[in-house]
Amino acid sequence: MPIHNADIADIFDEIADYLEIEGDNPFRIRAYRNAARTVRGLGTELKDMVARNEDLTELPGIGKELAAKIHEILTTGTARALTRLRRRIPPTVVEILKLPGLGPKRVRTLYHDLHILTLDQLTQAAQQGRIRALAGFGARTEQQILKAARKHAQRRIRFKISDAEVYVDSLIAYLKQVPGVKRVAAAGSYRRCRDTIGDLDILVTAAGDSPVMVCFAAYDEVSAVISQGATRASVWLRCGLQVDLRRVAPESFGAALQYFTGSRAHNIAIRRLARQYGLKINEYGVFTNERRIAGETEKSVYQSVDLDWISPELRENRGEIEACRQKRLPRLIELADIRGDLHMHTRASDGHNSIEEMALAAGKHGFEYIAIAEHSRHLSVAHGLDARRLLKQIDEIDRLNQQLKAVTILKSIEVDILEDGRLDMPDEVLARLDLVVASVHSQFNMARERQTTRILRAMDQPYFTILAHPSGRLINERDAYAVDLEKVIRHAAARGCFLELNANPQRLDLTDVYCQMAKEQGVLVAIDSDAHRSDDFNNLRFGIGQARRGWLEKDDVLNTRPLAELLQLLRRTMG
DNA sequence: GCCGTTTTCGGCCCGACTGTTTTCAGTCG
Repeated sequence: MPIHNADIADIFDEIADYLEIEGDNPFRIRAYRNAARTVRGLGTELKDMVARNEDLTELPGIGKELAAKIHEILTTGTARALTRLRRRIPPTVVEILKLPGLGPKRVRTLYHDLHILTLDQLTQAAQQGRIRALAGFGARTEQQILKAARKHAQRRIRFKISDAEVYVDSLIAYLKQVPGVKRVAAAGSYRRCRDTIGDLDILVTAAGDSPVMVCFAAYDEVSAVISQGATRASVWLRCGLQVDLRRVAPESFGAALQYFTGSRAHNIAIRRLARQYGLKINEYGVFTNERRIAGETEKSVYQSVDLDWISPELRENRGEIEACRQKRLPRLIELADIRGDLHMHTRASDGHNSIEEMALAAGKHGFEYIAIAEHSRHLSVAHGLDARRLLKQIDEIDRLNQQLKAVTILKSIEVDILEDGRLDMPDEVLARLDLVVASVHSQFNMARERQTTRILRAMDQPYFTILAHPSGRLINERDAYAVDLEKVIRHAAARGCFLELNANPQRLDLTDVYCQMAKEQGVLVAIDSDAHRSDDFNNLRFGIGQARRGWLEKDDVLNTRPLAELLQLLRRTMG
């Protein structure tokens, strides 16, 4: 069984969980957590690095010991250290650690004093009132544990960024009209444009007598108040989203925004840097001894450690600090750089508008060109086109291009990649198109090797321009199929074709790390809406967010090119 | 367990809130 980075990271995290319960050295525990984070964020598979004989101790947070453990996991599938720990403490105990409000100390007490091994036993003990008798526990803690256990049973999933946006916008609008409130800003992973949001961090500045904390707790979408103080409050919204509100002084706004935007890894790196300058950075500002020297703006915080302001999307400690130091931060792509959209559907397959309606809507978005890319016959549920219907559509587009002047309609298709890597349309028909978008819509469960080979074969077909939604994931619904995307990207570089970043917020596929890899390999990325109705062009902004997280600049993106240049690039992939 | 122009030992980010405490530990982000 191939071991992926996520598997290794999970093992390190699990070891850290056990060590916490055992009360091990906290810095040793942190070392495992740091390593897990490093491994999870790597763009390259560790097994490939090992195969290439690369030195794993070069990776941040990976020393001799952990490098050896990675080797062990890659060879045996597990770590003896973990097996030993599992023998000492039942794995179900670790599950209890995941409950909010229960940290290692309490879990250990529950385990030792009440012999609680499982969530069920925990719930039972709480119901029987046995927990309140423990030292350091009380009746309220017992109730909270009961609540947390019930909530855990329902298991909340992360919110797609597009879903979170709805709740964020209305909450911010509400907070802005609270008397005395001056500034309101969303921070956290939302501001960093992550594809999904775990919980939401909001910052406010307000006049001294502003009732903002009280009003926040009284917001009518709030289902429960978790905690509430003078400067910090946490609530659950009815939709299941947890929101943390922080109130900060105006002179600390930048420092707080920087702090709560994260990521955690980025902040740790920035603070470590600050220590080298003899400075202390916290959410209130930048301090030398007790004196504040910066913090009103984010820019001032970064300046205090000789850095330029870094875009939130880059703040993942994936090289942005080093790049900033060397004055080679990317000039990130913006929505206005997009000149057209190369993947959309009409009523001919499973879309809701006509070609003309899509073209007119595209004109309103300021696009120079669009490509109509219907499904092919194999995807019968979407009423996919066969050769005859596609040829008819080609004629229709020719006619429309005579009439419409503002937007050029390109002829394309989203052709299915068949099980053996052939495309679901004869070459002589594909040859008549401006570009060919191809994608996998079947056989998601193929083994990784086979799936990868299938896609590489498809890319080698004479007419192949863009690989659409390369991993096939549907956020919160369907995992990505097993595929070696690193290989796919290298193959795209060699073949001279392109990869799509599908901007549909349910897909956001390619993900950030692979966008960055594509850029490094010189593979242009097409940021497309995959619109099924004309409103869907609005989704492009989510794709831009993801592209920015992947360090993409205007020149790294195919559809920022003017039409003439685009056509030249497309022609090279066709025949 | 990692790391190092302060380098092989001794640090490692740090403040707010809660509950159970009478001065603070545990948890969280």
